Amino acid sequence: MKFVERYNFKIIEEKWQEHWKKEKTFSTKVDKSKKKFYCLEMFPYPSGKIHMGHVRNYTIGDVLARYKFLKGYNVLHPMGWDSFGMPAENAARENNLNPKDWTESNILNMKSQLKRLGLSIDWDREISTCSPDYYKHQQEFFLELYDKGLVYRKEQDVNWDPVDQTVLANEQVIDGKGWRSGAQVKKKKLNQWFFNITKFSNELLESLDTLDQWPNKVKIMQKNWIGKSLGCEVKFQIESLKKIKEIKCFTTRPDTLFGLSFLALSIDHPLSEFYKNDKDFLTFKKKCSETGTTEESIANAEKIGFKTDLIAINPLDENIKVPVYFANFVLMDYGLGAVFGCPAHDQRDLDFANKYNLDVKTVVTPDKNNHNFNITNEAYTGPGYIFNSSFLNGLKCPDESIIKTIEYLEDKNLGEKKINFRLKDWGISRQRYWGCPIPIIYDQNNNPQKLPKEMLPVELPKINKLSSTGNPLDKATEWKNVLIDGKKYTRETDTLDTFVDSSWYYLRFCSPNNESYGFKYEDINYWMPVDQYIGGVEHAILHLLYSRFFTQALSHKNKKFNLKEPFKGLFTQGMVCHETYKDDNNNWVNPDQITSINGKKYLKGDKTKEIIVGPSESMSKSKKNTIDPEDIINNYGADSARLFILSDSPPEKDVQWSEEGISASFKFIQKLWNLHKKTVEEISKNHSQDSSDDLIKFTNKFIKKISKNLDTFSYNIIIANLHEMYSFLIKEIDKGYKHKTIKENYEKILITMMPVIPHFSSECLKLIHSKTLKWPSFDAKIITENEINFVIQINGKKRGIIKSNKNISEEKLLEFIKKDTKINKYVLNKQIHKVIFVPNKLINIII
RNA sequence: GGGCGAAUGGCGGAAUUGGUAGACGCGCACGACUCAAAAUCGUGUUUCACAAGAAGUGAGAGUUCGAUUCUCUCUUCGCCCA
Repeated sequence: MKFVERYNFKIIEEKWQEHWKKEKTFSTKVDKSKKKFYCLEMFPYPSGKIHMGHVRNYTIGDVLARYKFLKGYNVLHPMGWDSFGMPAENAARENNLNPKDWTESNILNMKSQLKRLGLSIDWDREISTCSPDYYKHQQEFFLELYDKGLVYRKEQDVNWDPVDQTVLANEQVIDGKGWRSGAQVKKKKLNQWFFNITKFSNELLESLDTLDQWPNKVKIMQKNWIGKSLGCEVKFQIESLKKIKEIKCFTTRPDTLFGLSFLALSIDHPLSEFYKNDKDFLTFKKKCSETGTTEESIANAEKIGFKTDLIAINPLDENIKVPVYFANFVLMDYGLGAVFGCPAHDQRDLDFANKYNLDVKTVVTPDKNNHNFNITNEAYTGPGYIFNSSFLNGLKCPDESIIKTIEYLEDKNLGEKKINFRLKDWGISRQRYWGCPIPIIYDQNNNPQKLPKEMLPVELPKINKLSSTGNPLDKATEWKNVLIDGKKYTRETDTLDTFVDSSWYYLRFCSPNNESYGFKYEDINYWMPVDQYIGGVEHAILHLLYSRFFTQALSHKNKKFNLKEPFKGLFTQGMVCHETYKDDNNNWVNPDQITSINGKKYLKGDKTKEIIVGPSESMSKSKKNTIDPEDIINNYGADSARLFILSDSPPEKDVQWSEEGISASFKFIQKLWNLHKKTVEEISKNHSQDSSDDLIKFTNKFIKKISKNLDTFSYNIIIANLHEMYSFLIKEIDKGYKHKTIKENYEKILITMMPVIPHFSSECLKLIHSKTLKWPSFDAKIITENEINFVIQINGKKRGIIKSNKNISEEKLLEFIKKDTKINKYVLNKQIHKVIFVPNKLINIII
């Protein structure tokens, strides 16, 4: 073999990245004569460096964007930064920096890293949510939604850290304590802003059905999150010395009403007014404030109650009278803040009843004939039949029994059918500095008012040193106090949840530089919806639901924009995993500290210390199993990294990063380079033979396969196709290839490599002086095989293969079988019972 | 506890509407080149068996001429929600 110079990825990748930048290859404009394709990957938080998850996400997106580009679409493929959020604030506090400076330097670094991946991004459309150019429009949207009646203010509990004097997000509360201070977290009521997302509950649920290019599992998750349920409001008459006559409870199980043994109210229920001077009640209320605000912490907390002097009467049987409690497990947000307890058929109710010695009456039995079915420590919530329940006895539960009970209650005016949603309104207030300021001001009586539009944007004040306690905006007195028309106002000091920032960024990408408004209708009506959205499944619920809400809220009563769903297609990619390593002291060890000798792993520099190899887990700093993409790009190049991140697993599943894998991809590119050199040599020989040959047939089959695999996101198979292509072509050439069709076929093959390894492909295409840059088509006629491998089965077992002409008849094939010495021993002298003949595929002989 | 999904060689994974199980890659073995090694190239590689052959897609059943694929039961694992 001749010496082949190695492929120098460093020079070639840099050269092409420079070329794309200079030529503005990927900048896009609205062009109504062309079909558009909007390819969007979830934009990153600028944490400082890109990680392998980004490499995977953006490689998948880039393969698609480049493929559609080559197919002639007008492709919008933008990138930006989700740049508000707590990490910046935390980093600023730790290092005495300004969050803005920290964020901006991170963006610069990550942008250069992304560019080195060779992504086909239109960087002219780059946006950053922490820039006033972006968030001023968000403030305007806030005011617009306010006018549409979709924004309101109410009191809600927050997690309060009494030491840091700050509100904590749920994930900052660990075992009921503040993550930084370690202090016991208290519940505290604060006035906060809300988006009325529940107004769209039904629309958000129903239009899920139109999303046929979304993974089913995401749709199901959203459906469960919205949680539509059929239930009933039941009226209970009350016996009391107080002026209380009736309590309404919401329930999804009215059919268990005969099992009633108590009512439970939320401590925030309006009736708590009657007990506001009751010392015992206040003590109880204080105790309740010690449990967290998440549904999980409420579910896990001990169930406690405060017994009132009220007695409730069962609406179905006035002889059943039960006590009324305030209880810590009832939420004011759900239903009416009041529930009835049926301990036999609800675990929470049972725990509560056992604690306070209340009756447990079973009213549902799994077995129709078993009327001695009893409950002790485990509630029965499964299906069955109603008993012990007067006129409901014998009904099938839950299907018949719920409907029948509701009918009865409505008929007697004792209750009312109600559809209930689990979805709650979206609390958007955050007591943080590094977020979008809310454009609200308060007058001297503390009444909130919209900030006049012409005073937008409300920019964040520059604060060089963030204090360790409290909300910095609260202390920025100069910024906080404003004078309008000679009147004094104070600004809202809460900022918006960063999920608001990411709820409309896909619209901004359509008109990134439009100053007068968040977007131009002309632009969004051309580009939207996003044809393919790609990101992690961890955003399956909140981010996607909020974005869907935002689109619906903006197009609500808006003639200029009529779009219900922002993301036509959704693809959720899997995580990047790596083996975990520990030394003999049980400390995690990073892969770059390890060297491999004879299949065993040792600590670098100390070959006596063997490393214990643990299971492959998703890359995380805490387990020290991360690989830095920058090192990979430096050592192997972007094309190798792209090739490997796609090759080992289907993109929707987890992939395992390995040293062997990336090095195999690197070697493959060197092999392709070797193939390229040989092919160029053949091309230069100007062969004259012109007959249709194996290469033409192969190329057409190959294009068909690779196109299909691109269309179905089978990107791992594409890499396998490329390997097959290499083996075929290198053999053809080593055999002594002599046809003049080599150039046009090789050119087509090179173009198909462009989505995955764009630098390599571009370089090779240039070296063969290729002019066309268009996804190749295949000719179905060329692919058609004249000879078919017929599978011969005897009693369903494969016994051989016969190569034969297409469209051969059953009789003819049977003749062949009888002549074939390898197969005929199974058939000779046997009686054939039946023959199954599948044309051009197989024959199955039953004897 | 509920929902969703998965299970195929030593490993990651392929397999049109049910129709040749194990594509492709890694690893491993042997060979070539080399004083030697690395790199590179070639050959082989599901298991059992010398072979003929047999078994084989988590376990068990069912439908079918034929099941990795469809149905049911079970086991294990993963993800999401609680």
